[in-house]
Amino acid sequence: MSEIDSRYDPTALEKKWYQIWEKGRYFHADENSPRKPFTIVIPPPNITGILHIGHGLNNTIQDVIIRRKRMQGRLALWLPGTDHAGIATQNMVEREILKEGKKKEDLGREEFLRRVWKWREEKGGTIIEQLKRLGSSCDWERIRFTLDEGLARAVGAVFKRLFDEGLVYKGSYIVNWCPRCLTALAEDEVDYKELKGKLWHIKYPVAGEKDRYCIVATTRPETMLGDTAVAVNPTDERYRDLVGKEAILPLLNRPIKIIADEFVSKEFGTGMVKVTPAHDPNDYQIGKRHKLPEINILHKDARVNENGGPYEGLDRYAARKKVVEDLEELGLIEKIEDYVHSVGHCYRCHTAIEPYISEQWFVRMKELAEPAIEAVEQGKTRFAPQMWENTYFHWMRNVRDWCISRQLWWGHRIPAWYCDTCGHIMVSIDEAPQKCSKCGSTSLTQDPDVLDTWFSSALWPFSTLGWPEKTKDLAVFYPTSVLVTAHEILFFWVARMIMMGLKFMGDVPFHDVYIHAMVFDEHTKKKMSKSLGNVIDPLEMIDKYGADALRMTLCAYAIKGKNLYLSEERFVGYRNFMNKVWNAARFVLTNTQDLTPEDMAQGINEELLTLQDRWILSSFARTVREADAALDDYSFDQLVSALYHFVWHRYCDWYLEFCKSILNPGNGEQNEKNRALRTNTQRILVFILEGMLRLLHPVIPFITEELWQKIRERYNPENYVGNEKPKGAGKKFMEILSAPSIMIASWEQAIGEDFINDEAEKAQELAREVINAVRNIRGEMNIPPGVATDVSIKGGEKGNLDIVKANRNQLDALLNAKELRLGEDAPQGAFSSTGVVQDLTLFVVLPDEMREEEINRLRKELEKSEKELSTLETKMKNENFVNKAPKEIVAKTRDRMEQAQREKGRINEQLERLTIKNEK
RNA sequence: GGGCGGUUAGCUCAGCGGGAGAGCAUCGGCCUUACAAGCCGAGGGUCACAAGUUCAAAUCUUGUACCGCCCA
Repeated sequence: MSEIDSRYDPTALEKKWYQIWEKGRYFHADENSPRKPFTIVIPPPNITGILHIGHGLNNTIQDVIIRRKRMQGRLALWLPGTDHAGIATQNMVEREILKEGKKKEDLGREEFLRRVWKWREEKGGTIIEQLKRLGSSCDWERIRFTLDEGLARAVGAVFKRLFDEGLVYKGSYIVNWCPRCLTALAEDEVDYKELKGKLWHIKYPVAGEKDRYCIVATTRPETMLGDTAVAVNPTDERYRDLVGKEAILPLLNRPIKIIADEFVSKEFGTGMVKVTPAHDPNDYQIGKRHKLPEINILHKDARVNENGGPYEGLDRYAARKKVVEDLEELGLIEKIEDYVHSVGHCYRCHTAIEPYISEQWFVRMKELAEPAIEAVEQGKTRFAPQMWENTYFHWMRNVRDWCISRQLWWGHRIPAWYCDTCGHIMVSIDEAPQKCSKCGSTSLTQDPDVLDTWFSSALWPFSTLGWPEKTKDLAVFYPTSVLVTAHEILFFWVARMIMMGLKFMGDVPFHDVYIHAMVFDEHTKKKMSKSLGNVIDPLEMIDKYGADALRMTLCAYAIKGKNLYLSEERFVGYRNFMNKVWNAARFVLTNTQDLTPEDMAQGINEELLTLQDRWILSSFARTVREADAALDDYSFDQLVSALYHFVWHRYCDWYLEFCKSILNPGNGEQNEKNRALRTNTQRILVFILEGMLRLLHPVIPFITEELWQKIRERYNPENYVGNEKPKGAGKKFMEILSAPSIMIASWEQAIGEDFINDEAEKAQELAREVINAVRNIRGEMNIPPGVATDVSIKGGEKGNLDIVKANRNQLDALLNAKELRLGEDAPQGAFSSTGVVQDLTLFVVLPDEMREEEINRLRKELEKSEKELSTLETKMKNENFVNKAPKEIVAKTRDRMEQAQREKGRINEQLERLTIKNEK
């Protein structure tokens, strides 16, 4: 076997293994396989996107889940793809052609779209390459794109059926309008920013009442040009007499109604608000309730239109300035305050959005939402963590119709044609209609708009599997098993997929939804964003620390809360962990070079097991159980914590350290029994290393594959030349290693649950406490590790001394004692420091001048012990506790109390001895 | 305004009725031939506050304060 470097260097290995995996088609799920399917569809990243840390988290989790299921023998499909991201992509290309001094209109729709596709071919695959660097085991042979031909057919079919059933309609509505992109935006495409602005208090004269005014406050004075009412709260005594009267809108001198509406807050400003139904979403609702006229005062590019009278042609901000000036001149500005308010901006071009009434296409949601609510109520789809169900229900029960049209070119074109003669609307998906089905006119025009990108994403779980065709994929892989996403798109995506899945497939699109946290910056407590410059670039982390370290860090911090705080320092710890794993494997492999496949095939010789062996085997089996439980519960933080703790603090810190004495017995006897013991220990080292690698593999796939292959190189069943049939753990071990890659090796362990051994764990716990107590004394007394000391251990009413005696080898290996006496007092005349473990007293012989320090140390110990004892005694004196608490608890408490009493007694004894001698 | 969460060690978080935990950071000692990306040891907390339920509360209930997110 080749030499192994003492440091783990991930870069070359990651590249090598990913290529081998892809070439071996290990990612591919064969729909003709008889195995039980397990499916995840990827939340398709945006083709304009680059991998950010949120993607890193999201895809790591999916990969962990899918890799484990694959190892468990399921037909595991992780279906990848990308999203065409209407506005984002269109803007990207618009910016590109702007460099050539052109606008998209100069190119024309067809040519522009050609450019977008070209851009997509050239640059739209970046994020896919980045997902591969992360180690994602997606079935790339099935990759889909929300705008590809198959998905377009699905989108068309859905639109047509919803239209035919009256669930898609065209109507006028107030939408978020980007005056630069000239399109409606969905709620989630609007970024709200806190901005410093002004609050202008304007006086509207009351009609027919001299010197009486309605004082209204607004942050957008220019919108007054579209005011059609003034409103007060119906319970507001101050203005009761005004309701029903009219105010005169200044500048335009238009009479407007004074109305009462509950929406108005009595506390805001003067308690009177201006109502602009065409330019404010709340006012729009008020307007509907009171049947107010809607006066649109803006062109699509936010210049004032003909309804703005003298302000026509001015941009909204110029109009604002002019309106304020004119009002001031008329003495109608009561006051101007500084005001911080939240202003919506286009998430792509950052222009302030304008609420705007326009003709749009909508999906009627209520009817679709009802079954989707029911499905979650009945547990057909479950959310983890469950608290998200509340959020889901709350939104779904108050759902509003969904505006699906976008005034863009890049996207699924709405398959609707208008008759130029009679205005009749026809929807056709196969080909353009030739004539109007109502009046027969042949003059038809297709709707220029495209559909919201989310409309196509809502179909993702079935459109990617071939719907509307009845494909084998669809039959095998739908419904999918779990969807992994962040809560920010719970409504925009998850809820809509559930609705569409139920509507078109008659079943939920996924059984589980795992909602993970969103990544925030640990130092600024802010969401990571480029503009704040606080992003952690996952690719940079991969370059610096390796993909495995990145993945494990993300899993470790993948708590189920809403925010996940992360900083670069976090990655270092897991990079170190990789090195630990690497070196543990290096140690085991170099110390087992004489261990043959035939040795391994024999399995474990139970008769030769030491306490440490039984303990590490038990501990491993328990860790497997914990890891499985954590994975089943989507508790990736607990998964990592269990694995980390086992590998580092049990296998490495204790077991490997202990094994050194058996592997290299030094001057010890080289007899047959020692050789057999050594072989058995070597086997256990390898069994656990191998099992541990598979257990770690879903989280850290690269390093585990590299190391596993080194084991396989040596113990591949093909190398087995023995005559005896492999047995026990050895048999399983051989079977496991028959897989060509750890990726598709069995999840099942050679060291199974039958190795769990409470007694061994308890005994090891005692041994560990004894060793810790001695180390503690040596540490506290500053005895350099190189200096060996005499150690004596005595006591043991409960047979604890017997346990210690039986495991003398461990103490020899780990205590660095010059002489270890068991069952004896410290040598007469020598000064020694004392430790107490349960009913055992430990003596560590020390130079006499440390007497003072020892007294102080013991006093501290005594104080601790007394404190503990008093708490326990109080408890036991409480009759209510003794009578009412469960028997086991009372017994346990009594045990602990007695133990504390013994400990206290022993410490006292030693203290007295020392102080008396001191006084002499 | 409505809803949902949170408040535990310096930081990030587990624990969710019976002994206050982890990782990182801090301090002390070690180049002990797997690993200094390491080893050994130590310090650090009225579990936000108040009341209640209970033999027993970080854990359950109610209220208060502060923080966050979503919806209006």
